Amino acid sequence: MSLEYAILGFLNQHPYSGYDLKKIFDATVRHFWVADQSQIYRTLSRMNEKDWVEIELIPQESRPDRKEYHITQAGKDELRRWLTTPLPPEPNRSADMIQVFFAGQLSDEEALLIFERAAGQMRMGLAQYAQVPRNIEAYSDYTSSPREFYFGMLTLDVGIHTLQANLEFIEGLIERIKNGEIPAE
Amino acid sequence: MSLEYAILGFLNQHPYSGYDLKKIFDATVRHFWVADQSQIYRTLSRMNEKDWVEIELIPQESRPDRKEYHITQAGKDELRRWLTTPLPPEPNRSADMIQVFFAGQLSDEEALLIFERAAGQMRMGLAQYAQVPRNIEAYSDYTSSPREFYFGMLTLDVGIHTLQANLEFIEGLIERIKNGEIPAE
DNA sequence: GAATAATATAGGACAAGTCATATATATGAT
DNA sequence: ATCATATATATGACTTGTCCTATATTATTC
Repeated sequence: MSLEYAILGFLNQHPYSGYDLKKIFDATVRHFWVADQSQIYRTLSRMNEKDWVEIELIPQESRPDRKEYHITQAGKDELRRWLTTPLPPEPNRSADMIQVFFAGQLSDEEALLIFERAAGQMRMGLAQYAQVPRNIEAYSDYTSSPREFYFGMLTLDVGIHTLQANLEFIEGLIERIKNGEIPAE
Repeated sequence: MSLEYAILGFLNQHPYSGYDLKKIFDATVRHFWVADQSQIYRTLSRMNEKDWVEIELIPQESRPDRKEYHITQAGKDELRRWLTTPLPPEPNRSADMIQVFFAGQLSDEEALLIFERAAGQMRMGLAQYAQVPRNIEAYSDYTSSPREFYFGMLTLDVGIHTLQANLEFIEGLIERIKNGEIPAE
């Protein structure tokens, strides 16, 4: 379960509540990991059972008590072990590619629409990437050192780089369809 | 459920059994969609309940009877509708990027190991891509026209293109680490 | 002769993740 | 005055997908 390790990574910088973590995930890593609120809470309590974290209960008036999760030594060891262990190659799953694969069952005009929409979504994606650094910075003052910040930024660079490569590819394809370079049947 | 539409895409070319489909998926689209055998069977029976497919039972001696699934008109309509409908942007999920994001918590040497391993996996991925066309061709004589073959090949091109872009990025990063260009803390 | 692969379908148990909702209060906006 | 938003945690129901196993026979390989 990668989510556990992402959480450990953040808790290794600073103790947080589930509520904090949800905001941090959204602000810093949502370009490669979207974490559901209820799943964060469930995962935290599982991690507590495994003694990777300890709960510090912070009573509050007029609000539910905060549960601050602190990483334990066992948690630190686990994180370190995971970070230095190769991941099994992740099988890709892309519904977009299913549409591409069967786009030959459509007319050139219909296929063009698909790809122009895809290109549009990619351009929107690039625009969204441009907003992430700001968010990371908003948290970076207490979540990470310059070194950690550097690697955080890398994930953005990879994402942008990949998207850009894909976009160029799709743009080339759109040209080829417009020029009638695709087999008619 | 994208799997349903991938199956419809194949059944729109030719009737197949669940067993056939598993082999076809592995040979043609596993670079962007890995389909589990038991899930294919369960999905097929769900599709039958929705009347997107019809079962032709082909009795066999010495082997379990074949259930050949034929696409219905309703199935064809559904497929066409789905192919021409924009997909909601898929949230990415990359455990690899989690490792990158927190690689700053490791030493340069440990981080280097991670990225060199990643580069190795990418080179293996590129080598595997080189094998897919052969498989697609093995099925293409009865599964697809030149036009459909063309779009099938596109999914390969996209995959190779993307992997190559990532690999170059990682190779650049490895150089930067080796040159000590990363903040020490 | 024995083990394995191929043909063919299917179910149980489980893991991971999503969606909606419940609870409780305070503050700021319209 | 009402509505939305922020703070904070948690559960039920569900979907998608994985892993393992069962069943049954034939053909091939060691």
